[in-house]
Amino acid sequence: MVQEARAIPSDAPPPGRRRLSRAARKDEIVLAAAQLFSETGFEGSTREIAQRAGITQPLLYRYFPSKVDLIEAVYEKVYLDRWNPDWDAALLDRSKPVKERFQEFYEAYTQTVFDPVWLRISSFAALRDAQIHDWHTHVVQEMILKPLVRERRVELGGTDDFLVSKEELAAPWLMHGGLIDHGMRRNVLELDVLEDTSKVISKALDMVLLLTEAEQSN
Amino acid sequence: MVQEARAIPSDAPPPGRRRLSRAARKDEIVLAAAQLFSETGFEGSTREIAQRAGITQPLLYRYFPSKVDLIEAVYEKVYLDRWNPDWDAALLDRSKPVKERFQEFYEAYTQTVFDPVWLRISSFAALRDAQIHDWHTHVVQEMILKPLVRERRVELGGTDDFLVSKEELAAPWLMHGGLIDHGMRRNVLELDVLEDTSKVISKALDMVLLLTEAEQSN
DNA sequence: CACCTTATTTATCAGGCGATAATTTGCTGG
DNA sequence: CCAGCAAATTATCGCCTGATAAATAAGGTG
Repeated sequence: MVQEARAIPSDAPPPGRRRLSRAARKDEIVLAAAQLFSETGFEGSTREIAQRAGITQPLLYRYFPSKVDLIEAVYEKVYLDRWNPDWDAALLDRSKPVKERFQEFYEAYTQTVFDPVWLRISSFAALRDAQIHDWHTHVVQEMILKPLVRERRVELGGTDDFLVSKEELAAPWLMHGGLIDHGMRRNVLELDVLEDTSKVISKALDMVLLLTEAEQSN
Repeated sequence: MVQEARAIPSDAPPPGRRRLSRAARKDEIVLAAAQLFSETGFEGSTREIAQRAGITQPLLYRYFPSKVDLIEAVYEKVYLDRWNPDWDAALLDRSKPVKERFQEFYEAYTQTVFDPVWLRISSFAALRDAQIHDWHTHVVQEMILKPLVRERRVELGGTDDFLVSKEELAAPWLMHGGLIDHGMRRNVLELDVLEDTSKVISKALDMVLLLTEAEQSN
């Protein structure tokens, strides 16, 4: 690739020749890195990232002391800020049945998360860094699955002041894992058209809710 | 077990200094590669593979013309030969209820597949090579999930001579994906002890069977 | 308009990578 | 027992990688 007169990158962001603010440049780098890493894994080269960001490779090192630091910035970009704070309250709004609440939640959640970049990067991250996988698992369990168990208990006439056991989490985890896996088949691989996400979410929730109901009848 | 003084690798196979048969050496290389790749992904170096196999790196190229060929050999090793041919018939044995049949199957299947090397390599492979992911998805669907749908239909009084629709596959896919995800949490990450696999399989199957029953009542 | 800060580029390094050629050495058949 | 085939090693290449140091130029401030 011989360098021509000038313009090579020219994208949606100002094809900007030079001199951005520190924050803006940093953002562009992380964005480019996230996209590359989602395609190739974290072995994607700093030169390729720089090219996609429309800068030269050494400039990366003015913003991130090492590639590992850049990877961690990508972790943050991808994992954090994807949780809408309103969701916490919405999951506990007992004016609606559990099914409706979690249906609405999962429709919003999957809209955020069923995105090739998120799905692939979080897979790569989980394989690469057990600590990240551990943390993410914990977050999902505390923020989504335990509320689901408790709210369902209340709906079935129980109380919510008990700890949630591992046994009770098994079915919600199967559902959640199944949904993410569905997202992978749907978006990452663009496989033969599956049915629309709403219906799948509905089935996923029904499976859990039916099981809790059946287990209570024992 | 230890052979002579020279031992450096010293493993189950003869720590053998040199001169193995072509097939034996090839096997050792693929084994070492599979183990390394399961840890690092397919970027693991040929030098590291060679070291683990107790040979020098150029020798690799007497057995595999390129690294890509080695990777494909690892694919085969990991994916193929993990399917027990008896399973096909067992899934169709109508002398047992569907629950019992698929419970037994999934206990055997997960025993094969809930293994860090298999789980991690198949994740890496799916991320790296959409074609492999596609193929594997197709195999699971044809060999496990469609039989499940048909056999359950028969059990509920229907016939098995209809094509299986995508809608009918949604719940089985959720279950299967959830189970694999469970295996990842259990074996790859050695997370806080989850309940034993049999119980999780039982719940997973119950979820699907309850849902099909409930849907029939509509 | 000139100055000075600093974002950005050019040039470069040492190490690791996949791959190849030439050489050595173990084993088996005559 | 030795001849020769093939398994295995040594030596090496060119390329790409992450990272650093020095040179350049953009753009706000006075």
